[in-house]
Amino acid sequence: MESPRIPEKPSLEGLEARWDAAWEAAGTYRFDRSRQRDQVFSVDTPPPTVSGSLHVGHVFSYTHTDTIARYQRMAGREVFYPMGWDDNGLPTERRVQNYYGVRCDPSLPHDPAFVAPADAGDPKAIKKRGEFDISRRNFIELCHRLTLEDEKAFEALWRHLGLSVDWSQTYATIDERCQRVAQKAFLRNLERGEAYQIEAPSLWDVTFRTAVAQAELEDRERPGAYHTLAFHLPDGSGDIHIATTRPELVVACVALVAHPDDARYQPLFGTTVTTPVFGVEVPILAHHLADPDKGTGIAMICTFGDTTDVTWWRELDLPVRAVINRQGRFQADAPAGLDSDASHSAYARLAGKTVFSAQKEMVEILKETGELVGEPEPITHPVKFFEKGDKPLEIVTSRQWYIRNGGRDAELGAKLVARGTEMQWHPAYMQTRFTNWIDGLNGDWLISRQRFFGVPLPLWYRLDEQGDPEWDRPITPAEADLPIDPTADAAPGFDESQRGRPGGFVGDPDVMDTWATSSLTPQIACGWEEDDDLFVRTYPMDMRPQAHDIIRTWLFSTVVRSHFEHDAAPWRHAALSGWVLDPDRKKMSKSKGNAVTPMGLLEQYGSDAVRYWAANGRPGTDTAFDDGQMKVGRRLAIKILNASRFALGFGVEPPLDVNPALVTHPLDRAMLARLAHLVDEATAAFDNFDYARALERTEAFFWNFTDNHVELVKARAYGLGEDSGTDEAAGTESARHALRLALSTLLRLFAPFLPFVTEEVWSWWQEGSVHRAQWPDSVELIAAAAHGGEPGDPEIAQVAADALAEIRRHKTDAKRSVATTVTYCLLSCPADRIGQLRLGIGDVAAAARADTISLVEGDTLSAQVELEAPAE
RNA sequence: GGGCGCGUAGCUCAGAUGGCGAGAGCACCUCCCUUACAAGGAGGGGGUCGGGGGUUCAAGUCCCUCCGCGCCCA
Repeated sequence: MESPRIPEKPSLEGLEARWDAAWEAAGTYRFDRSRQRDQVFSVDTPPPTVSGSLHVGHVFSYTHTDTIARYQRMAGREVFYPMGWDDNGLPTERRVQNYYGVRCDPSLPHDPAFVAPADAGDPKAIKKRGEFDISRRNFIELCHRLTLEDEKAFEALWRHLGLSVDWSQTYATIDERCQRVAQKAFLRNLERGEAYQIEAPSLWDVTFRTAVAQAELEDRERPGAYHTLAFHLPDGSGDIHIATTRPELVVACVALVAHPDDARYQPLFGTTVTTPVFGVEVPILAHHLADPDKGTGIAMICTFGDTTDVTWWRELDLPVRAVINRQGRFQADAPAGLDSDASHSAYARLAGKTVFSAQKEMVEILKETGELVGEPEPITHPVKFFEKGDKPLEIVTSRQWYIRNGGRDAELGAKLVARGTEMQWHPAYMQTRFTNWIDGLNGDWLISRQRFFGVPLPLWYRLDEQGDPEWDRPITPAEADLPIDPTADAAPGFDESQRGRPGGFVGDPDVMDTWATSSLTPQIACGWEEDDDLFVRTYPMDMRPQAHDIIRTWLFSTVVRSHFEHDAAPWRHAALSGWVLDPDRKKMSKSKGNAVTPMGLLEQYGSDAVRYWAANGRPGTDTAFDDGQMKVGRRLAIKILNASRFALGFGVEPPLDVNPALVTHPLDRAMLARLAHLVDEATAAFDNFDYARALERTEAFFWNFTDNHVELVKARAYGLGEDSGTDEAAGTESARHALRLALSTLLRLFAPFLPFVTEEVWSWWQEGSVHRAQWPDSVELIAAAAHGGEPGDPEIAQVAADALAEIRRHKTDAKRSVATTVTYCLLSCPADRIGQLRLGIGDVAAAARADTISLVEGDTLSAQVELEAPAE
């Protein structure tokens, strides 16, 4: 062992860069794939969206995972801890559009000579020149190019934070391997009937011009107005008034509906009315989803105004009279069912208009005809949005691909719910959200997206003699040929020249939703069908860490894929982290402008300090951003440096060994007995994924250790006895060895939280990395605390600390320094503790600066103290 | 409207299976340069544990109800 190398003035500065490089060079976190499955702990790390930016919320939750990974590694498991990048999908497209000032136009041919705009990243220059269109392939090239740069920045941040990721195990959700896995898994779903396509009304974002899935919806409160419209009874005997927030859709009305129990409308069920302006005859029907308390209690069903319309349309078997196209505008031609000239001229006033303008126009028309009753009544109501969109969703009928998810099949739903019971949830109540989500599903999972930067659906369609696609018989590639791009690669058995020709083929133009790839992260990370050796050692994975808001998307969809492909739950544990809230209790996010840049924090407080703050956030609990806690963390890290310098500072004679047999003093043994208990608590907490509790207990012990134990044994450790007799020397050795043993233990307990400072101190006196050191064992500490067949007694430490505090209080009350010499001290102590106090009284006296202390029995622990006269 | 979570010192939060006088950190006040540490140390003040009711010898801790907050879903 080398001689100790303890700096005179230890510091936290620069530890991140130094140790990151050292760990990389030593391969400290490299996965050892010789280990068997039961010795492995595999982590299904969330791939962050690289086109966004990392914020403190990421630092928060990734730190939680890292503490657990580090614990598992020290506890003897070989940790498989890869990192992925999610560069697939809409966020990247948007970022590329803005960064380069380009738009994708799939109709343009590929330009092999295309170079990225020189003014990329310069918003002013781009605004001046304006955006221009490029081909899909050129666009995708830019996506790859930019995400590569983003990935580098992300990795640098993660390394600075000290994530113990194996950086040789990375993937990107758009890379070739991920595309192959995503396409293969889809083809397997298709083969087994778990994936299907259908032409049906689906939620449509008019800005991005793509279908979206139920899981991507969010409700937003928006102002609107109830417009009361007059529908006419066919015999001219009167009107029926309905209230609607979407008067522009009256042209798409196919029926009126009221609740079956609603006495007001029961007589009308089965009769018809004619619509205002357009004079179309529609039936009045009954359905339980009609709300008698809403508006006038009777609603118009349009194709399609919202998801309830879709339900009514399907369950009541109504015709389609669609008017809104994929651009979110009223289509050019009037829908079927309009037969009068007046109705056609009214429709002509709407054609081509956006929904917003059409509504204004329609209100005008209704006013002109006198069929708008009263004034519109302003209200606020929830409107469905695509979570990434900023215009209300419309419902458009289109051909889309779906994967079954239990939304239309109760039996499948129940099986997926049961998968949830095959894993442990941390915290446990999160499982309820999973179950509730499945129970609330009302449709299968729509996976096709009419976008560009994503994994293509690996399908072609034959064209018949008229040039129309034969949707029912998609052509699929051989698995060995994956990944493929059906818009660039010719279908098997066809020649590229036959693309788009009658009798030839056409490629499916759609890509899969991002979640269709990221639902396969366990398969991707573990090398499914690509690296069988790795797969058997890592899958199903041990842990899926993620935020609770994506239980409905990422967690659920991953369970679906694993259920179908492997008939298994994808993990043993799901660990849900909370959010970081700003001081106003709002979720921190970049879009709200309240997010803090992580790198600045890491540099200001140090990575260990920021990790300390993060690790204080309980599993699943939202936590306020608090730089005060980072200051506390920094103080803790500095304290560790200084306390270590003290504990290791007596070893003028190398090596600095730890010999438990030399720990003989009752106070030292008491401390070790308490330490053994701490180890048990921290271990149990970590085994239960409760890193925060492990940290809290360790920290509390540590401060007590420095404030009390170190102060008590200081004189003895220095060897400042009156004489240097045998007992004195043994006491000194006992103190020193106990301090080293405690330090060694505490450094290991802190290592998952404060990887840099613990590694720094470890390197002063130990070989190898603390992060590969063995997790402390309470049995060893209990043995070390015992002496002559007697176990260590924790109470001795407590009563000694209490006694010292009692004497210190007198000094503080007298406004004297703690270093003031005590000339006389009479300690009274309850009878049941006096024996224990006697065993540590020598150290109490030394720490109190008292030559002698007289001990007597008393009711409470209290002291009579005389101090030396103050120097004038 | 339904589900989940939460309301404990000025602030951020701990308080498993109910039990000796309700805790920590930050902030605040007083004091102290003490040979690991002044980016420190020693002490101190501060709480009707959201309101009400109930079970119990005993309830922040269990049950009911009400109020408020957050999230998810209708």
